[in-house]
Amino acid sequence: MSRGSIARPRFPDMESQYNHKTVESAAQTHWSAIDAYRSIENDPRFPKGKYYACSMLPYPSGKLHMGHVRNYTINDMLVRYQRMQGYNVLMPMGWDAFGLPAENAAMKSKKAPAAWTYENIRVMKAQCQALGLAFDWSRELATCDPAYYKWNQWFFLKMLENGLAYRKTQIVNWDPIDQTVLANEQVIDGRGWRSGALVEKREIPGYYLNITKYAEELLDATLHKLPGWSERLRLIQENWIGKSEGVRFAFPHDIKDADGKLVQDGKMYVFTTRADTIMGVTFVAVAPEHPLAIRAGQLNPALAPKIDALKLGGTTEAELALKEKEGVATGLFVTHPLTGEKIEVWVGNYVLIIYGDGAVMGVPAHDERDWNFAAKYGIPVKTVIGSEQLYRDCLAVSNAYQSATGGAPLSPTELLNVNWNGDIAGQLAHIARVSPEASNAVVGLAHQMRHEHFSAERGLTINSGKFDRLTFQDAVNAIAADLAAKGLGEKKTTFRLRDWGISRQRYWGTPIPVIHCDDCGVVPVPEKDLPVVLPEHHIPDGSGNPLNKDEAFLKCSCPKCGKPARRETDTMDTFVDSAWYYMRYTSANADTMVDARNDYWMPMDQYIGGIEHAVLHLLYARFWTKAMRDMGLLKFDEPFKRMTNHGMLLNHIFYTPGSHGAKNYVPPTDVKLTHDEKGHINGGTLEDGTPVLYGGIGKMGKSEKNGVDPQDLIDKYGADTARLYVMFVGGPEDAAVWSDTAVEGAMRFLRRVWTYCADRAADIANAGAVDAATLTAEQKATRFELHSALKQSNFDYERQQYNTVVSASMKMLNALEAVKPGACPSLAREGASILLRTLAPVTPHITYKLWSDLGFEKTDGALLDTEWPQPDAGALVQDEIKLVLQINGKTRGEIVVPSSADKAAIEAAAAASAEVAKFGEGRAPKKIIVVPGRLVNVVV
RNA sequence: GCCGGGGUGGCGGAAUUGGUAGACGCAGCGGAUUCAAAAUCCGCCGCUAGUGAUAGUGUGCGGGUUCGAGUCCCGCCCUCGGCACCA
Repeated sequence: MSRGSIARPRFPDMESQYNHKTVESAAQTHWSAIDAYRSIENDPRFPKGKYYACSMLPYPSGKLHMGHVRNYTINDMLVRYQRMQGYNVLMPMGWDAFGLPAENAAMKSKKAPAAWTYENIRVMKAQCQALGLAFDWSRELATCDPAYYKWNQWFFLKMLENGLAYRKTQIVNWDPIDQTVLANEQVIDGRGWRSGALVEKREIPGYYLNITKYAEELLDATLHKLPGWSERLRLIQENWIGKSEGVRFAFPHDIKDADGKLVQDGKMYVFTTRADTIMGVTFVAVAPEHPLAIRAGQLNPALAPKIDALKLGGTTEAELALKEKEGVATGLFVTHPLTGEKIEVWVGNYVLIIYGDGAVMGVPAHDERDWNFAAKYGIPVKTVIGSEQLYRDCLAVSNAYQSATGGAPLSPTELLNVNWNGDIAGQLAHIARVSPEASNAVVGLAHQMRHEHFSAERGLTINSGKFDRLTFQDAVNAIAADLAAKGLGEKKTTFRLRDWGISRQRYWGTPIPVIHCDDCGVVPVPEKDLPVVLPEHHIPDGSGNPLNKDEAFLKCSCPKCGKPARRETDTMDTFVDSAWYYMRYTSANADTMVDARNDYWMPMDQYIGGIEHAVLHLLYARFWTKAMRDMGLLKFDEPFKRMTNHGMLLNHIFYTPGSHGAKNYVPPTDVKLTHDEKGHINGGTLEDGTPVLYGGIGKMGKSEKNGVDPQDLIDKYGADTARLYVMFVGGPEDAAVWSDTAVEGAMRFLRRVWTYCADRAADIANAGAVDAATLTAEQKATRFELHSALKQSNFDYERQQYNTVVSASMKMLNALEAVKPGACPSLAREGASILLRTLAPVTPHITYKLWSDLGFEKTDGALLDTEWPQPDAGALVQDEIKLVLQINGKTRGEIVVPSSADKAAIEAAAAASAEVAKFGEGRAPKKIIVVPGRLVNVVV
């Protein structure tokens, strides 16, 4: 029975062993010769219409990494599947070629960013081709190509024209030693990442795009018009846009500036979403840059350095939430707009000048941040919100107090207004003397209040004079109306979303097409002079933007008056490049930004990329689309109908300890693993026996040295194995951990596919269609397995769950191998025909070769465009079916019934079963539940 | 801190969405083939008890709903992301 004893029928021109190198080069040569992946608008070969699927364009960092392989294989499977379904597919590719890494690389290698970038593109393109990805390379683009960024500039000028782009000063991180602007991530503990210099905040002019004009539309579409986006992604965008409805109102004051004029016309504005708590304001806090803070510094010079000190520290929401709240009292007072009370102005390090009016009202009783601030500085707390229950409890305590003391009742307000910063103990001690019960009740209330006040639940107003006992919305309405009547405020909607600052004081980007003239000011470059070409020979050295020293670039004449002028040296944020590249693919080489072809392909049917782009890129792209729409360049509202966020690839991390707690990372491939008693990895040793420590599982990356080079995989196992592995390792949206041995398993499966086909080549070539009547029981069972797996595979293709598509193929092969060569040629043929087609999108090379070698191409056409297989209804019919038998919900066995059995017959069979006799303990069935085709549950 | 995703064997993961938990694969163990090894093929493989048939138990923890819960509800724990110019 051994394999060697079987006379293997040889087939002409077919190798008996799978050789990935010859198979893959043959397939790729063929596809290239027939230009297999060129997409043409309205191609009559594809009657079902277009299907545009695109991966986010990669940054050309040097080599592909496994994340790319996964991303592009998902994309490739999608379009290959859709093409076999009859759609006219488009899958283009390009390069996000501008950006900071090229400048950093230039500093290290002394190579110009342009040369470095183009070399990387060459290498990565070759790798894409080696992977057999079905890209239409005729539409390739690089964003650093003047033919591309010309349209960034053109559209920027259009935005300037209609007010969508404007110039204002912006606050940036400035490195005084390197003379350069730093990104937030380049600031580490307040110092520049290269120079170590203390980073300053500088105000410099820059260009902004008015994305907030579209905030309402973007939010509305996020919530209602993107059904193909995940809930999670929509939520991230919703939070980012951050709509909040509240009240903007003023605290009047008579604080005057040095010239004797009222500061800000005597009105200090704040915005709040909790207008129901305005009666609880006990202080106000302003940002260190706020006019009142500046004025306080002038009036009391001792305060100025203290106020300046509050400017330090990060400004992101996360940093603000975690940092210690600090402040300085100014000795200045404003007036509460409703009560007329004097309220002291503080300067707080948690108030940002860039948010709203740069000032907040302080309600310590109902805002945890204000609470912490007030507790630290002894600011009074005034409670103005309580739940109905709390209100009733107060009355009960008051009554208890009254009956205990025989004195006057305590009002709920009195009870609730225990001053938490004052002598609570003293107050309680007094109550305790007269009534121990009341004392306990008060302590309990204090705890409960602490909990309730800061919870999201909005209770009733109390202690609020004429606004007492109102629900949240009623209180806001009443208070807003009163403020409006006094001319001091109104309801307002604000967004967290801010306008998009696109100016970068960097070299390697799209030049902003404006000219500075001493007489005319800032003048746009005329359209006919576009593109403003970036000189490509500079090698940045870290001392600021080389364009600032490039006289040839700088020197120009003013387009308005003709006098000598200076060119702008700021370049655009690279998110501008990626905001619309997917539309340039559709209109490759057009002499306009986009042309009619864009109307054919867009909106995109499927976009694929990492979740890390959930906000910036995706929001900018959506904004850009709407801006183009409003300028009449296109007719749709949203660019991406469906969005898939593939998960990260992870790997184990190992290191040897260095001095001062440093970690010397070691590639996992160099480590011989050790395991603890439960079988978990807990460390390992190097070749020479040096012990290494286990650092857990983390994202594949250069710094941890735990990346896997796809090139090694392709060389050793071939592209098909690499593709099969990355699809099999987990669902497209899940994170996946790398495993070397699992790659071997993927290779093993492909060898078995090859061997199966080679051993049955003669059967397959000569067989006709399956005649179900002539099959043996075993062959019928095999065919049932085959078509069941096909059904699963088709289901999973539709829901893009590619890991189980692969396992379905494995199930097919497991079943088909039971039919030995020569035993049933028709079934062998049907099996190969289905298996090769379901595998084609995953492993296109081996399936191409087997499909053509076995002669399917002659009967069914090229695999790329052949018809997608459907399960045969007849093959899925069984004479008898097994049902799970449960007794009282516990699985106890199974019963076999004819597939035609009705509910009564199944109930009877179940009741009569040995299991019911055994586990039912002689009791008669009370109830029998039948789930058709699945199980029967007998309740006794 | 706030918001979100996720916890299933030694490992990656499945369970067509309330119906046999662990499909498929990796690793491991036993066997066949081989002079030997590689490769390949066959079998076993959640945990506990038992030689065994079998029984009990089991999807992060604690409750609940249901004939039936990995799946639904309530309360926790852990973990990974996001929270404005790295792409």
